[in-house]
Amino acid sequence: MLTKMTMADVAREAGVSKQTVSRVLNGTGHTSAETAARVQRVVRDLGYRPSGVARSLATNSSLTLGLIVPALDNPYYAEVAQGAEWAAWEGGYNLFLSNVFHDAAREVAALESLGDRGADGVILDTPSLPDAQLFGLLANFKAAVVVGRAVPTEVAGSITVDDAAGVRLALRRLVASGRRRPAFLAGPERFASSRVRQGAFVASERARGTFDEARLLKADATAEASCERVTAAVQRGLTFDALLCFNDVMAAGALRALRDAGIDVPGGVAVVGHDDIPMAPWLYPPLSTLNISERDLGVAAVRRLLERLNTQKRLPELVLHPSLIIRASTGPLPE
Amino acid sequence: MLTKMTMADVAREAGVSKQTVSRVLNGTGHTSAETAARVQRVVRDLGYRPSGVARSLATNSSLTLGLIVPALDNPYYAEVAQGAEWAAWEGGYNLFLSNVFHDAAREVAALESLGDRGADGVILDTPSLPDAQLFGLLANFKAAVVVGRAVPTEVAGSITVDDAAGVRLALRRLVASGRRRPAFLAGPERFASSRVRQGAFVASERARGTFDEARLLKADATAEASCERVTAAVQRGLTFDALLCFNDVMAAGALRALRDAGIDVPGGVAVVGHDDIPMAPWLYPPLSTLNISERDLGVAAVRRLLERLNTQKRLPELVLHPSLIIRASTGPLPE
DNA sequence: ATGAAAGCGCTAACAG
DNA sequence: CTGTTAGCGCTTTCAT
Repeated sequence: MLTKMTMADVAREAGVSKQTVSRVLNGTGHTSAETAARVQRVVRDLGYRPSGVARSLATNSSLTLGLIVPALDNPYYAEVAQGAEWAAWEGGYNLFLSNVFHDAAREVAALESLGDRGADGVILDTPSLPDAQLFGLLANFKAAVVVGRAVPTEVAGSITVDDAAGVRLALRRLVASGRRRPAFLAGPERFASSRVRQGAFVASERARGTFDEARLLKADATAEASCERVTAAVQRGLTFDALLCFNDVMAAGALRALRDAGIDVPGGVAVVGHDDIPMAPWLYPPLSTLNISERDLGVAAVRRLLERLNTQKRLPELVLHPSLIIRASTGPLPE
Repeated sequence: MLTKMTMADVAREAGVSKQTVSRVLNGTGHTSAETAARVQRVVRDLGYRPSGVARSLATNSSLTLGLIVPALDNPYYAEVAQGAEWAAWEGGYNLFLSNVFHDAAREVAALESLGDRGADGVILDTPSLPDAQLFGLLANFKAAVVVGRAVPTEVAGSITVDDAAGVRLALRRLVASGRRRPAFLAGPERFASSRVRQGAFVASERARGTFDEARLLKADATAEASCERVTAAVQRGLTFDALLCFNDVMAAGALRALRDAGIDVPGGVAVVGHDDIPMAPWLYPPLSTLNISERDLGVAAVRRLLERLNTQKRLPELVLHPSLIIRASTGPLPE
């Protein structure tokens, strides 16, 4: 705090030039073992730390990565963040997180701020910006990776989840266990993944000739809203024997609504969520859910980013496939 | 991406000096309306953005704050982070989050990295470093705020939670509703707050003359471990009619254990958690819990930090008092 | 193996 | 009102 010391101070104290100090600290060039040792000692004694800001300015690199997520209170993104943080640390990079509250303006601000501060690369999870604007902003970084949207490999690496496949997987299982009237609880329209999942649901139902628009529900992506929506549906006499939810949080609300309505899960209705949030096994009944490993996603995103940063390799889009985790909220398969 | 443009480019294009461009961009000093307009236009046309790194080096300030949390997968910290992010944005600062996985080495690394990168201030939630080391690291910032530990006001602002008061509050309610044999499910010893809460529990029980060490349980801070621990306790014949848990995640595991053991909640055992995580109302039965507003905590931390940064004011330690949120997992009060 | 000079992109301190 | 001269703390030439 007191007097911020600089490399010059160290140099003077060690009786060498700044360059020599710099060499020793970075292990570049040759330095006599003796000089090196002396410098090291002075550095330690003085508790000197080089300024990352100055170094960034001089080298145009910062060993810093940014990760932008839409909402940290969603355990899904918290998990992704932890995976990314882990991989960044392993790669010798520092990762700074930025939460943008599903807000496009903040997304822009985060991207700009990260760029201005000299982040070498950025990972943007579930962008809400239109392609053109997004690509422009991404161009400020040496490398970027986008999660949740396919982008040209020239612009950024890209990792997506095959949501449609997940829905089909769940539906297949539900049908196999005898469910004939599945309902879908969608999230807000603005969530691309919700639209995709609903689309897959509708397509599957149409293909089986059992589509009924009445079994398409929609609510805000909160447990409260979902609880209310499902309660209303039940009261209006909607009959369904399975409920596929946009995510686990919504499924939690649905479970409560069904319980309060006296409908047994999975006896009367089988419920499937999405994301396998940490609480999913601890709901009642334990929630079956579609899932990709968020941690792995975070790790993969960072790996791809570092690859783009350090090599010229540009791996093709990575598509993750959800797996279905069976717990008590879906009944057993028939013999 | 291509040619990173500088202020000099803008200056040349606008036919003025760098300094004038700087003035216009920062609104410092006087500039003729005409010149200003021209510069603005060029800036926009060229899509120029000043380098935050260079600016930081020149001004020794970055309008950037850091927030270090021990674990983002804990919804508690995710909430704090959202509050902090919100307040930082309002104050015109950018906030970067760093997750350190409850690891002291990472905590040090995060602090150093944030300092090196020129963050103006830092908020450290639940430090795991010893005071001496912590204070040294904090001295690299213009201002700092520590959450969860009392520190001298010269070193940093400080916000703590009166955990003992929370425990007493819950216990009082439990006793009032007729519970006579409360148990406490503690987290790992290394969590200071767990030690404090257990201490308060023991003190209260001693004061009432009902203390029984057998009703002190301990488990890792996961739902799994808690579920196992409570199951084991029940099987060994431990009798208790209330269970106070270190946090909601542990309570979730406890609820499951009790249910599986055929013990009614709250009929047989009343359960109280801590933190009021978003899922607490959606567990079965909905979980009663002790809580301070994490969002408010995050906001308060940033406010205090900005106050320290921008004024000389050093507000005294802020002590938050948990309130008890009653849901179905604790029974009703008697008439 | 080491040092001196120049410059990264910006702002501060003076001129005028 | 505007331009010039110096740095911010580090790394990169290029000498020596």
